[in-house]
Amino acid sequence: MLVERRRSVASQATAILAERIRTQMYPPGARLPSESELAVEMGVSRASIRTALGQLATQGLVLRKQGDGTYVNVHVETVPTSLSGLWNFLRLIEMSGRRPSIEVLAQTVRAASSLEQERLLLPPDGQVFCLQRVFFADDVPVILASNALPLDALRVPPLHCDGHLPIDEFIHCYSGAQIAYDIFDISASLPDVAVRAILRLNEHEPIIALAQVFYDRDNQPLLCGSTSYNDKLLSLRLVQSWS
Amino acid sequence: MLVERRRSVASQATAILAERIRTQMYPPGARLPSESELAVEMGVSRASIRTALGQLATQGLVLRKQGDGTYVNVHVETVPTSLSGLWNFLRLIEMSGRRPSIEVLAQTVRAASSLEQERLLLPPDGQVFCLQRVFFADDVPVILASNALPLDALRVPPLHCDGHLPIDEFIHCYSGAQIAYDIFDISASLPDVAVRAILRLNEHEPIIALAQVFYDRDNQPLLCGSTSYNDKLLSLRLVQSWS
DNA sequence: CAGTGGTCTAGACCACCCA
DNA sequence: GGGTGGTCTAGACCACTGC
Repeated sequence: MLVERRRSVASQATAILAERIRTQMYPPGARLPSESELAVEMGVSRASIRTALGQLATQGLVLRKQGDGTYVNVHVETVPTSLSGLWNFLRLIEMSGRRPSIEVLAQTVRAASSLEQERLLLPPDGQVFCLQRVFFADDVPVILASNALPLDALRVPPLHCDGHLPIDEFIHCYSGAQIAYDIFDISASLPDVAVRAILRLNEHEPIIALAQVFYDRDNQPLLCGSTSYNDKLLSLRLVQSWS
Repeated sequence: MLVERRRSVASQATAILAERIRTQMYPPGARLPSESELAVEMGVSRASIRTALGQLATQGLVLRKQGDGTYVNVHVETVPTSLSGLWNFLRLIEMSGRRPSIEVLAQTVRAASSLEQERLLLPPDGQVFCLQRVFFADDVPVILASNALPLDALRVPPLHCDGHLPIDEFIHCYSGAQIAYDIFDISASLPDVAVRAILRLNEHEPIIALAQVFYDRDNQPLLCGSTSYNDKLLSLRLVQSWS
């Protein structure tokens, strides 16, 4: 392995192994080379390989069996997502086998709603930059996402970044901050008439509503959002690995 | 630290540190001792302490800042759950500050439905042991869970285990198997009249439906289930940590 | 029995933060 | 500069699996 600077050896090994699984150099169900062999092949320590395999196991791509070996999960092709990929809606749509696209409905600066004030810890006169987008799968609307950033956290003028970035890069682009964690509620809701129109839903058709807040390492809220997710058209399927 | 056999040093350290956070020996927002100090105090290597802190960080209990220190997440008291705690409904209810209880509605052996046949890879005449339970929070029904195990996977006669065990121990008790991973769909649904009666819901009141399958290390399905989750009474709040 | 993954250690160096 | 977490190594031993 040609070791680059700037990226850890372990994460480079993760990327290489994930690529080999994706291209079916290691097909579903296959046993990977042993940790020692991979370590020698890539010219790194076994600990680094173990870190990489651990990440792949967390994502559900491989299964490790003590005394036996490490195997590619046979369900890798049925496109569940791990929790860490939840917020990348474009990739989610792409993985479902459809063509993703985005339409930006609105980019506005406005007074924060009381809910946003509470979630972003803003004063009563606080302002937010609000971005409202629709995600399409093969030109059918499947997700409506509405995000609000505190206006005084912006380091670039609003409207400068495009809306195609995943949430972590989006936040980093606008405010220079990094996400440490997020907290979100999942609920079932009957959308109001405006949302129904955008997502082309019938009355009494329930959808998933996600309400999320992203925080930085100092527990400061960076962004809050509300997402309407049409689970009938884009299944919300997660994979979870057990220790 | 008195090192026991049978449990890894790292997981014991995790338990000790989690307990210190729970009892507020390390209160919300506080900085933990450095990794080296903890290693010396517990008489283990720094690597083991790092493994433990990594687990706590994944669960969202602590935040680690390079060049600074490790801090207790100020949101530990607002009871979000990490994905790994999702299936422990009793604990979920307990963490919300209410008294959890369980009622077993039915324990039956019956022919597998076509959906169960598909999900459990059973032949057309396959049979399942089915357990249907309701979870209460302060005597109010909040979750209806229906689980099916392949009958021929049972190593003990049906009805021998009680229904209070978390899912992994439940499966282990009945079939001796261990969960390697699970795949589940989250959807919004309008429950039918039977579910509405059990969860005391009005018509047109949507709830979260979870459809899950648990697998072992050989990709064999161990158990499948359908869960109706009243998110209006028990919020489904997850915490996710980033890298 | 040989080989695998699981655990643990001791030590080194780096990047980063703050005083 | 001194201390912190982040990364990486080399080596050791254990627990488990399959033959």
